Amino acid sequence: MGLTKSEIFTDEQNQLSQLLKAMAHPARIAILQRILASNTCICGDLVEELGLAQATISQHLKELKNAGLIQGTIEGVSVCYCINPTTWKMLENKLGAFLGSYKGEIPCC
Amino acid sequence: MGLTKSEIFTDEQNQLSQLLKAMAHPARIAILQRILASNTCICGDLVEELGLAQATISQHLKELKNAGLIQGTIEGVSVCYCINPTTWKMLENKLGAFLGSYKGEIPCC
DNA sequence: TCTATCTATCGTATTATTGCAATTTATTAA
DNA sequence: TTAATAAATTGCAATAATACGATAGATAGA
Repeated sequence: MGLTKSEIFTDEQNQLSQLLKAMAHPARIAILQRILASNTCICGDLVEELGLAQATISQHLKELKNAGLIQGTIEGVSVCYCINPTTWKMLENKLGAFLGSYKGEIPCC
Repeated sequence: MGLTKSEIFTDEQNQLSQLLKAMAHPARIAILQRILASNTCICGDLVEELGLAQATISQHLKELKNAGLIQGTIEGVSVCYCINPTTWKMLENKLGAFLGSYKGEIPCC
């Protein structure tokens, strides 16, 4: 049917997968890296730096914003984006706990 | 178009986004959690425990395997899956570095 | 106000993903 | 060899995601 059955999973599973999905695109990784690299926020520089159309960049930014990973404020005629600290740290913790829970004991296969 | 332009991104960006995409589904999170929880590997138990059809579970397992996150060996009539240590630790490192590179300085917006 | 500039949104074409029934493949036991 | 069980694959329908041109909205400066 093409529709994820969210109702059979826990809130935590749905939340984590949603955050991962928001990051699971090379353009959005690139956008986040760009924001992380420059202490100062950026905006439409992305359109020039990445090789994607303005509409496409705007769409990716919207997804990152909807997921809560970034936030943006209007600054004159352009928009300034930066990391949303709350969601970012929450993801860092949850993902760290998830990935770190593998203790690599005796590989069984 | 509907086709991700992988060629304009770095190998690292493509690799990371691909691993994230493999995890970016609640069923696949649940499968990984299940594997992490039981030291001993599992197999078709997932079909009973998650509320998804056998074909669907098999498909999710295939995606996790293709991404290199898990590995499976035939064990009698069933198949035993477990974490692939190499990819898992690599992801843990890369993702940790990525998420940890946010120093939360002065929020600019 | 008018214009230039930057973003967001809309519409659309193409491709990918999700989920399942049905079938095929592989292995064990009789 | 045959039957039973488990998993993978195939085929299909429905939905989501990707990308972009065109357009609309918002803000600053003339």
